[in-house]
Amino acid sequence: MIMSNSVEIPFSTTLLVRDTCLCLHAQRAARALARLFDDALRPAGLTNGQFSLMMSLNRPEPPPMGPVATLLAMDQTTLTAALKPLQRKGWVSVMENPRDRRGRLLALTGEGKAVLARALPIWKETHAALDQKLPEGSSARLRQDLQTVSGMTDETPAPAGSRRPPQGARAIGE
Amino acid sequence: MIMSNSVEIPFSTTLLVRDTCLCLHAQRAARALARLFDDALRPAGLTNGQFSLMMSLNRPEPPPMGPVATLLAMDQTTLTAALKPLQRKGWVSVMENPRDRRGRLLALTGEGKAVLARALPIWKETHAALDQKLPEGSSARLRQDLQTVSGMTDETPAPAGSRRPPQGARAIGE
DNA sequence: ACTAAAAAGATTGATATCAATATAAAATGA
DNA sequence: TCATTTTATATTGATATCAATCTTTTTAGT
Repeated sequence: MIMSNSVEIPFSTTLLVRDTCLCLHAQRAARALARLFDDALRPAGLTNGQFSLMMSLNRPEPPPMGPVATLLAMDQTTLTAALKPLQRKGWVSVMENPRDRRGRLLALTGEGKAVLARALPIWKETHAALDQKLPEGSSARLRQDLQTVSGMTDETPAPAGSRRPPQGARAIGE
Repeated sequence: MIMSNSVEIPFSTTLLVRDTCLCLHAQRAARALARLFDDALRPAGLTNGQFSLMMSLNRPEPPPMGPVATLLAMDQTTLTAALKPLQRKGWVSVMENPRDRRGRLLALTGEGKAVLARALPIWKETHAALDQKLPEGSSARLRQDLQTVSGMTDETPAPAGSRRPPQGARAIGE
Protein backbone atom coordinates (compact mmCIF):
# COMPACT_ATOMS: atom_id res chain seq x y z
CA MET A 1 0.00 0.00 0.00
CA ILE A 2 1.44 3.30 -1.07
CA MET A 3 0.86 5.82 1.69
CA SER A 4 2.89 8.77 0.50
CA ASN A 5 5.48 9.95 2.97
CA SER A 6 6.29 12.87 0.72
CA VAL A 7 5.34 15.40 3.40
CA GLU A 8 8.95 15.24 4.58
CA ILE A 9 10.68 18.59 4.18
CA PRO A 10 14.39 18.13 3.56
CA PHE A 11 16.74 19.41 6.24
CA SER A 12 18.43 21.61 3.66
CA THR A 13 15.16 23.50 3.30
CA THR A 14 15.06 24.06 7.04
CA LEU A 15 18.54 25.53 6.87
CA LEU A 16 17.50 27.73 3.97
CA VAL A 17 14.49 29.08 5.84
CA ARG A 18 16.53 29.62 8.97
CA ASP A 19 19.12 31.59 7.10
CA THR A 20 16.92 33.63 4.81
CA CYS A 21 13.62 34.36 6.58
CA LEU A 22 13.46 38.07 7.19
CA CYS A 23 10.52 37.63 9.52
CA LEU A 24 12.46 35.23 11.73
CA HIS A 25 15.50 37.49 11.72
CA ALA A 26 13.34 40.45 12.64
CA GLN A 27 11.63 38.63 15.50
CA ARG A 28 14.96 37.48 16.89
CA ALA A 29 16.54 40.90 16.70
CA ALA A 30 13.43 42.48 18.18
CA ARG A 31 13.49 40.07 21.10
CA ALA A 32 17.20 40.58 21.67
CA LEU A 33 16.93 44.36 21.57
CA ALA A 34 13.84 44.30 23.76
CA ARG A 35 15.75 42.38 26.41
CA LEU A 36 18.69 44.74 26.16
CA PHE A 37 16.58 47.83 26.69
CA ASP A 38 14.24 46.19 29.18
CA ASP A 39 17.21 45.30 31.35
CA ALA A 40 18.67 48.78 31.08
CA LEU A 41 15.39 50.58 31.72
CA ARG A 42 14.29 48.35 34.58
CA PRO A 43 15.70 50.69 37.27
CA ALA A 44 13.51 53.41 35.75
CA GLY A 45 10.45 51.18 36.03
CA LEU A 46 9.83 51.02 32.29
CA THR A 47 9.99 48.43 29.54
CA ASN A 48 11.25 49.33 26.08
CA GLY A 49 7.70 49.41 24.79
CA GLN A 50 6.47 51.63 27.57
CA PHE A 51 9.39 53.95 26.99
CA SER A 52 8.62 54.24 23.29
CA LEU A 53 4.93 54.73 23.92
CA MET A 54 5.40 57.38 26.57
CA MET A 55 8.02 59.15 24.49
CA SER A 56 5.58 59.26 21.60
CA LEU A 57 3.09 61.00 23.89
CA ASN A 58 5.54 63.78 24.69
CA ARG A 59 4.06 66.31 22.29
CA PRO A 60 2.71 69.83 22.38
CA GLU A 61 -0.82 68.51 21.73
CA PRO A 62 -2.33 65.30 23.15
CA PRO A 63 -2.82 62.89 20.24
CA PRO A 64 -5.76 60.49 19.74
CA MET A 65 -5.12 56.76 19.89
CA GLY A 66 -5.28 55.85 16.22
CA PRO A 67 -2.26 57.82 15.06
CA VAL A 68 -0.22 56.65 18.02
CA ALA A 69 -1.01 53.01 17.22
CA THR A 70 -0.05 53.62 13.62
CA LEU A 71 3.17 55.33 14.61
CA LEU A 72 4.15 52.33 16.70
CA ALA A 73 2.94 49.95 13.98
CA MET A 74 0.77 48.15 16.49
CA ASP A 75 -2.85 47.11 16.49
CA GLN A 76 -5.20 49.61 18.04
CA THR A 77 -6.37 47.03 20.54
CA THR A 78 -2.77 46.46 21.58
CA LEU A 79 -2.45 50.14 22.35
CA THR A 80 -5.60 50.07 24.45
CA ALA A 81 -4.11 47.22 26.46
CA ALA A 82 -0.66 48.77 26.70
CA LEU A 83 -2.11 51.96 28.15
CA LYS A 84 -3.78 50.16 31.06
CA PRO A 85 -0.74 49.69 33.31
CA LEU A 86 0.47 53.21 32.54
CA GLN A 87 -2.89 54.67 33.49
CA ARG A 88 -2.95 52.59 36.64
CA LYS A 89 0.43 53.98 37.63
CA GLY A 90 -0.80 57.48 36.96
CA TRP A 91 1.79 58.17 34.27
CA VAL A 92 -0.59 58.61 31.35
CA SER A 93 -4.02 60.21 31.25
CA VAL A 94 -6.68 59.12 28.80
CA MET A 95 -9.38 61.72 28.39
CA GLU A 96 -12.40 62.02 26.20
CA ASN A 97 -11.94 64.27 23.21
CA PRO A 98 -14.42 67.11 23.72
CA ARG A 99 -14.56 67.69 19.98
CA ASP A 100 -15.26 64.06 19.10
CA ARG A 101 -16.69 62.01 21.90
CA ARG A 102 -15.73 58.73 20.27
CA GLY A 103 -12.10 59.62 20.57
CA ARG A 104 -9.58 59.79 23.38
CA LEU A 105 -6.68 62.12 23.88
CA LEU A 106 -3.51 60.72 25.38
CA ALA A 107 -1.19 62.74 27.56
CA LEU A 108 1.65 62.24 29.99
CA THR A 109 0.96 63.29 33.56
CA GLY A 110 3.49 65.26 35.53
CA GLU A 111 4.67 62.09 37.16
CA GLY A 112 4.78 60.41 33.77
CA LYS A 113 7.04 63.13 32.47
CA ALA A 114 9.28 62.74 35.48
CA VAL A 115 9.56 58.99 34.96
CA LEU A 116 10.33 59.53 31.29
CA ALA A 117 12.94 62.14 32.10
CA ARG A 118 14.70 59.72 34.43
CA ALA A 119 14.61 57.03 31.75
CA LEU A 120 15.98 59.23 28.99
CA PRO A 121 19.66 59.19 30.04
CA ILE A 122 19.49 55.41 30.34
CA TRP A 123 18.17 55.19 26.81
CA LYS A 124 20.93 57.48 25.60
CA GLU A 125 23.66 55.44 27.25
CA THR A 126 22.25 52.12 26.13
CA HIS A 127 21.76 53.27 22.59
CA ALA A 128 25.20 54.83 22.40
CA ALA A 129 26.76 51.60 23.65
CA LEU A 130 24.78 49.66 21.09
CA ASP A 131 25.79 51.96 18.26
CA GLN A 132 29.38 51.63 19.27
CA LYS A 133 29.28 47.86 19.27
CA LEU A 134 27.84 47.75 15.77
CA PRO A 135 30.13 47.88 12.75
CA GLU A 136 30.65 51.36 11.33
CA GLY A 137 27.58 52.48 9.43
CA SER A 138 25.43 49.54 10.42
CA SER A 139 23.23 51.55 12.71
CA ALA A 140 22.00 54.12 10.22
CA ARG A 141 21.67 51.57 7.45
CA LEU A 142 19.73 49.16 9.64
CA ARG A 143 17.43 51.94 10.79
CA GLN A 144 16.75 52.88 7.20
CA ASP A 145 16.06 49.32 6.10
CA LEU A 146 13.78 48.64 9.07
CA GLN A 147 11.83 51.77 8.27
CA THR A 148 11.41 50.60 4.70
CA VAL A 149 10.05 47.27 5.87
CA SER A 150 7.70 48.82 8.41
CA GLY A 151 6.33 51.22 5.88
CA MET A 152 5.93 48.67 3.13
CA THR A 153 3.39 46.49 4.82
CA ASP A 154 1.03 49.43 5.35
CA GLU A 155 0.85 50.43 1.76
CA THR A 156 -1.25 47.52 0.67
CA PRO A 157 -2.98 48.48 -2.58
CA ALA A 158 -6.19 48.14 -0.53
CA PRO A 159 -8.03 45.61 -2.72
CA ALA A 160 -11.46 47.10 -2.08
CA GLY A 161 -12.18 44.75 0.81
CA SER A 162 -9.27 45.20 3.18
CA ARG A 163 -10.06 44.27 6.74
CA ARG A 164 -8.02 47.07 8.28
CA PRO A 165 -9.21 50.52 7.30
CA PRO A 166 -6.71 53.39 7.23
CA GLN A 167 -6.07 55.08 10.51
CA GLY A 168 -4.99 58.51 9.49
CA ALA A 169 -1.58 60.13 9.43
CA ARG A 170 1.28 58.46 11.23
CA ALA A 171 3.73 61.26 11.65
CA ILE A 172 4.51 62.99 14.90
CA GLY A 173 6.32 65.96 13.44
CA GLU A 174 5.37 67.65 10.20
CA MET B 1 8.64 79.04 45.65
CA ILE B 2 10.79 77.35 43.08
CA MET B 3 9.36 73.92 42.28
CA SER B 4 11.51 72.88 39.34
CA ASN B 5 9.54 72.00 36.25
CA SER B 6 12.70 70.89 34.52
CA VAL B 7 11.38 67.36 34.03
CA GLU B 8 9.99 68.55 30.70
CA ILE B 9 11.64 66.75 27.81
CA PRO B 10 11.74 68.96 24.71
CA PHE B 11 9.69 67.85 21.74
CA SER B 12 12.82 67.85 19.63
CA THR B 13 14.19 65.07 21.84
CA THR B 14 11.06 63.04 21.23
CA LEU B 15 11.59 63.40 17.51
CA LEU B 16 15.21 62.37 17.89
CA VAL B 17 14.31 59.23 19.81
CA ARG B 18 11.56 58.37 17.35
CA ASP B 19 13.92 58.67 14.44
CA THR B 20 16.99 57.02 15.87
CA CYS B 21 15.93 54.31 18.33
CA LEU B 22 16.95 50.98 16.86
CA CYS B 23 14.86 49.14 19.41
CA LEU B 24 11.72 50.98 18.38
CA HIS B 25 12.48 50.46 14.71
CA ALA B 26 13.06 46.77 15.31
CA GLN B 27 9.83 46.34 17.26
CA ARG B 28 7.86 48.11 14.54
CA ALA B 29 9.36 46.09 11.73
CA ALA B 30 8.91 42.89 13.70
CA ARG B 31 5.24 43.65 14.29
CA ALA B 32 4.69 44.57 10.65
CA LEU B 33 6.40 41.46 9.35
CA ALA B 34 4.62 39.29 11.88
CA ARG B 35 1.27 40.56 10.63
CA LEU B 36 2.30 40.01 7.03
CA PHE B 37 3.28 36.39 7.59
CA ASP B 38 0.49 35.69 10.09
CA ASP B 39 -2.05 36.79 7.49
CA ALA B 40 -0.42 34.71 4.79
CA LEU B 41 -0.01 31.60 6.92
CA ARG B 42 -3.47 31.74 8.48
CA PRO B 43 -4.99 29.35 5.92
CA ALA B 44 -2.32 26.86 6.96
CA GLY B 45 -3.30 27.25 10.61
CA LEU B 46 0.06 28.65 11.70
CA THR B 47 1.43 31.95 12.95
CA ASN B 48 4.83 33.17 11.87
CA GLY B 49 6.29 32.15 15.22
CA GLN B 50 4.81 28.69 15.08
CA PHE B 51 6.10 28.29 11.54
CA SER B 52 9.62 29.25 12.59
CA LEU B 53 9.53 27.04 15.65
CA MET B 54 8.23 24.01 13.80
CA MET B 55 10.67 24.55 10.97
CA SER B 56 13.51 24.63 13.49
CA LEU B 57 12.36 21.23 14.73
CA ASN B 58 12.64 19.68 11.28
CA ARG B 59 16.01 18.04 11.88
CA PRO B 60 17.52 14.60 11.68
CA GLU B 61 17.81 14.44 15.47
CA PRO B 62 15.25 15.78 17.98
CA PRO B 63 16.88 18.73 19.78
CA PRO B 64 16.51 19.62 23.47
CA MET B 65 14.74 22.84 24.40
CA GLY B 66 17.67 25.03 25.37
CA PRO B 67 19.35 25.19 21.97
CA VAL B 68 16.02 25.77 20.24
CA ALA B 69 15.25 28.68 22.54
CA THR B 70 18.69 30.11 21.89
CA LEU B 71 18.30 29.68 18.15
CA LEU B 72 15.07 31.63 18.23
CA ALA B 73 16.58 34.17 20.66
CA MET B 74 13.71 33.64 23.05
CA ASP B 75 13.50 32.92 26.73
CA GLN B 76 13.34 29.26 27.65
CA THR B 77 10.05 29.84 29.44
CA THR B 78 8.65 31.38 26.28
CA LEU B 79 9.48 28.25 24.40
CA THR B 80 7.77 26.09 27.00
CA ALA B 81 4.65 28.19 26.58
CA ALA B 82 4.86 28.31 22.80
CA LEU B 83 5.01 24.52 22.62
CA LYS B 84 1.74 24.06 24.49
CA PRO B 85 -0.71 24.81 21.66
CA LEU B 86 1.41 22.82 19.22
CA GLN B 87 1.40 19.82 21.55
CA ARG B 88 -2.32 20.17 22.06
CA LYS B 89 -2.85 20.08 18.32
CA GLY B 90 -0.67 17.01 18.06
CA TRP B 91 1.89 18.65 15.78
CA VAL B 92 4.86 18.50 18.12
CA SER B 93 5.88 15.80 20.58
CA VAL B 94 7.83 16.57 23.74
CA MET B 95 9.49 13.51 25.16
CA GLU B 96 11.85 12.91 28.03
CA ASN B 97 15.47 12.58 27.07
CA PRO B 98 16.45 9.03 28.06
CA ARG B 99 20.07 10.10 28.44
CA ASP B 100 19.33 13.10 30.69
CA ARG B 101 16.07 12.92 32.47
CA ARG B 102 16.02 16.66 33.15
CA GLY B 103 15.82 17.37 29.45
CA ARG B 104 13.20 17.08 26.77
CA LEU B 105 13.55 16.21 23.12
CA LEU B 106 11.37 18.04 20.64
CA ALA B 107 10.09 16.49 17.45
CA LEU B 108 7.48 17.09 14.78
CA THR B 109 4.77 14.48 14.53
CA GLY B 110 3.66 13.15 11.17
CA GLU B 111 0.75 15.53 11.21
CA GLY B 112 3.09 18.35 12.22
CA LYS B 113 5.26 17.64 9.23
CA ALA B 114 2.22 17.65 6.98
CA VAL B 115 1.07 21.01 8.33
CA LEU B 116 4.55 22.42 7.88
CA ALA B 117 4.75 21.07 4.35
CA ARG B 118 1.49 22.81 3.47
CA ALA B 119 2.77 26.06 4.99
CA LEU B 120 6.09 26.02 3.18
CA PRO B 121 4.88 27.16 -0.26
CA ILE B 122 3.00 30.02 1.42
CA TRP B 123 6.18 31.10 3.14
CA LYS B 124 8.07 30.92 -0.15
CA GLU B 125 5.52 33.05 -1.98
CA THR B 126 5.21 35.58 0.79
CA HIS B 127 8.93 35.91 1.21
CA ALA B 128 9.52 36.19 -2.52
CA ALA B 129 6.91 38.94 -2.76
CA LEU B 130 8.53 40.72 0.17
CA ASP B 131 11.99 40.46 -1.35
CA GLN B 132 10.69 41.83 -4.59
CA LYS B 133 9.07 44.82 -2.96
CA LEU B 134 12.30 45.74 -1.16
CA PRO B 135 14.90 47.85 -2.92
CA GLU B 136 17.62 45.87 -4.66
CA GLY B 137 20.04 44.43 -2.13
CA SER B 138 18.06 45.48 0.92
CA SER B 139 16.99 41.99 1.82
CA ALA B 140 20.41 40.41 2.15
CA ARG B 141 21.86 43.48 3.84
CA LEU B 142 19.01 43.68 6.32
CA ARG B 143 19.30 40.00 7.11
CA GLN B 144 23.00 40.43 7.77
CA ASP B 145 22.52 43.46 9.99
CA LEU B 146 19.72 41.83 11.97
CA GLN B 147 21.90 38.81 12.55
CA THR B 148 24.66 41.04 13.85
CA VAL B 149 22.28 42.67 16.30
CA SER B 150 20.81 39.36 17.48
CA GLY B 151 24.22 37.89 18.03
CA MET B 152 25.63 40.91 19.78
CA THR B 153 23.37 40.91 22.77
CA ASP B 154 24.28 37.31 23.63
CA GLU B 155 27.96 37.92 23.84
CA THR B 156 27.82 39.87 27.04
CA PRO B 157 31.26 39.76 28.66
CA ALA B 158 29.45 37.85 31.44
CA PRO B 159 30.51 39.94 34.46
CA ALA B 160 30.82 36.99 36.79
CA GLY B 161 27.29 37.34 38.09
CA SER B 162 25.08 37.40 35.04
CA ARG B 163 21.51 36.38 35.70
CA ARG B 164 21.14 34.33 32.54
CA PRO B 165 23.58 31.46 32.32
CA PRO B 166 24.70 30.24 28.89
CA GLN B 167 22.41 27.79 27.17
CA GLY B 168 24.75 25.94 24.89
CA ALA B 169 25.29 26.12 21.16
CA ARG B 170 22.75 27.85 18.99
CA ALA B 171 23.43 26.41 15.59
CA ILE B 172 21.20 23.99 13.77
CA GLY B 173 23.62 23.00 11.09
CA GLU B 174 27.36 22.62 11.42
C1' DA C 1 29.44 7.85 48.23
C1' DC C 2 28.06 12.55 49.78
C1' DT C 3 27.37 17.19 49.47
C1' DA C 4 27.29 21.41 46.96
C1' DA C 5 26.81 23.55 42.72
C1' DA C 6 25.17 23.70 38.13
C1' DA C 7 21.93 22.67 34.42
C1' DA C 8 17.26 21.81 32.24
C1' DG C 9 12.70 22.73 32.36
C1' DA C 10 8.16 24.02 34.46
C1' DT C 11 5.09 27.25 36.86
C1' DT C 12 3.18 31.70 38.09
C1' DG C 13 2.11 36.34 37.32
C1' DA C 14 2.29 40.43 34.57
C1' DT C 15 2.30 42.56 30.23
C1' DA C 16 2.13 42.41 24.93
C1' DT C 17 -0.03 41.05 20.72
C1' DC C 18 -3.69 40.45 17.56
C1' DA C 19 -8.44 38.61 15.51
C1' DA C 20 -13.13 38.89 16.04
C1' DT C 21 -16.56 41.39 17.61
C1' DA C 22 -19.22 45.06 19.97
C1' DT C 23 -20.49 49.92 21.06
C1' DA C 24 -20.98 54.59 20.49
C1' DA C 25 -20.57 58.75 18.03
C1' DA C 26 -19.86 61.29 13.83
C1' DA C 27 -20.39 61.86 8.91
C1' DT C 28 -23.07 61.11 4.73
C1' DG C 29 -26.85 60.78 1.66
C1' DA C 30 -31.51 60.96 0.47
C1' DT D 1 -34.22 64.89 9.57
C1' DC D 2 -33.41 60.01 9.41
C1' DA D 3 -31.30 55.88 7.99
C1' DT D 4 -26.88 54.14 6.56
C1' DT D 5 -22.20 54.04 6.70
C1' DT D 6 -17.95 55.13 8.59
C1' DT D 7 -14.88 56.07 12.32
C1' DA D 8 -12.77 55.61 17.03
C1' DT D 9 -12.24 52.89 20.56
C1' DA D 10 -13.29 48.88 23.92
C1' DT D 11 -13.89 43.91 25.13
C1' DT D 12 -12.93 39.02 24.89
C1' DG D 13 -10.18 35.13 24.07
C1' DA D 14 -5.99 33.02 22.59
C1' DT D 15 -1.16 33.10 22.20
C1' DA D 16 3.57 35.35 23.06
C1' DT D 17 6.91 37.25 26.11
C1' DC D 18 9.78 37.53 30.08
C1' DA D 19 11.20 37.80 35.38
C1' DA D 20 11.14 35.34 39.44
C1' DT D 21 11.05 31.20 41.41
C1' DC D 22 10.71 26.16 41.98
C1' DT D 23 11.76 21.11 41.10
C1' DT D 24 14.41 17.52 39.36
C1' DT D 25 18.52 15.66 37.77
C1' DT D 26 23.24 15.73 36.74
C1' DT D 27 27.95 17.11 37.53
C1' DA D 28 31.95 18.37 40.48
C1' DG D 29 34.57 18.40 44.43
C1' DT D 30 35.97 16.00 48.41
